[in-house]
Amino acid sequence: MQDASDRDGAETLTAGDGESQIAYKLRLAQIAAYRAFEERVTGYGKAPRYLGLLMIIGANPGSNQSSLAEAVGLRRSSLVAILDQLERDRIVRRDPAPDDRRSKAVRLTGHGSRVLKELTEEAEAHEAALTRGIPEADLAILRAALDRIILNMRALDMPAANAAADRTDSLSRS
Amino acid sequence: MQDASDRDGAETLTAGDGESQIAYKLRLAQIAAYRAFEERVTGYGKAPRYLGLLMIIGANPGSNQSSLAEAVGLRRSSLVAILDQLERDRIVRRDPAPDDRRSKAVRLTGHGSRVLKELTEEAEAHEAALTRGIPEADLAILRAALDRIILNMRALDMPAANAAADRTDSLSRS
DNA sequence: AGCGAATTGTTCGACCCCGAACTAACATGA
DNA sequence: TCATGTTAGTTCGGGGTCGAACAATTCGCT
Repeated sequence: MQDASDRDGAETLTAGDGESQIAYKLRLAQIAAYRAFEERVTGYGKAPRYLGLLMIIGANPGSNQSSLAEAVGLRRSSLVAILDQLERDRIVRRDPAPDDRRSKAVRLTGHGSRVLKELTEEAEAHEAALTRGIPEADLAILRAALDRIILNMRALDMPAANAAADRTDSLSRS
Repeated sequence: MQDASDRDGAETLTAGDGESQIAYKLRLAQIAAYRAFEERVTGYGKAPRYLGLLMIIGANPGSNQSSLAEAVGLRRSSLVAILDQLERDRIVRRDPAPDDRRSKAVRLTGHGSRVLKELTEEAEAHEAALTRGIPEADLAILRAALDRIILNMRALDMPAANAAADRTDSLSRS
């Protein structure tokens, strides 16, 4: 390998042995996709950044914050400021939970539901740009593979679930 | 949809309409994989977090910081503190570039090369855990799809490259 | 040769996420 | 009942990335 400073400096660098690593591609793809979406949709405050959270809240109204945090892959503590902002923007409400005075039932407001609908349309356009040129059959494989990766990584955090991961593709937790 | 606070609180939440979104799966998979790797390998300081960078430096010795930043998907300014730490840990050197007094030629030290080799082995084990249960044929499709996604997203940042992205799967830049 | 534009590395302030610690409330068991 | 442990939400400090600005240097054009 010749020294990079000898070559034409305007080229893309070779990625080294890690270029075929899926973990590495995963990282690059996610960062690029995340940025592109935020550049695409403006004028909604910080809702686009937390679209995944809003979708989960919309699909599971009344969930508590701990469940939401786990569902979106964040820590409980990180969710606090996020919900503070979404609440300030009247997108989300924190009601007292009926059965447990510690927890709060998180729901979309009417305005939040409208914002979610509009952002979902943007996300679909983004998804189309993301997957442009990839055949539908490959997309199905991609989805399944990503699901399996998520499952594999979560199994490392909770060793008790390893046996289940060995056996089956089931998404249920013991 | 019944209220979540009525149901058994110990279940995994449904992901809503976005559950099939590749952008969303991508995000969850990347975050989980990133965390799992950092938990796996300890005792190397902050080198594991920047393994991708080290691999690129190893494969392209003497590159300047701007090229490295673009290659790993970071900003020039973010790379400064990272290289400061890696230099402090004697993993990386910043030599003056021979042909341009503005830029610096980044290289691995001898110690850095050894660390890279050991971390690469850890990364291979991580990759195996990551892809466990996914057939090799699907992994090939996964790799190709991720490459295409990265290409698609970078095309959005540099509209001049759109024509090329429309035409072909070539990785070359105009 | 010379002047404006672009590039390189850097610093700085803002923002976001994490982990640890804390309080309030629930759960369990002697 | 009451002590112990666990869980929900929160606060706070640390660290990482970004964007904007800046000095030094190089490029491009005349």
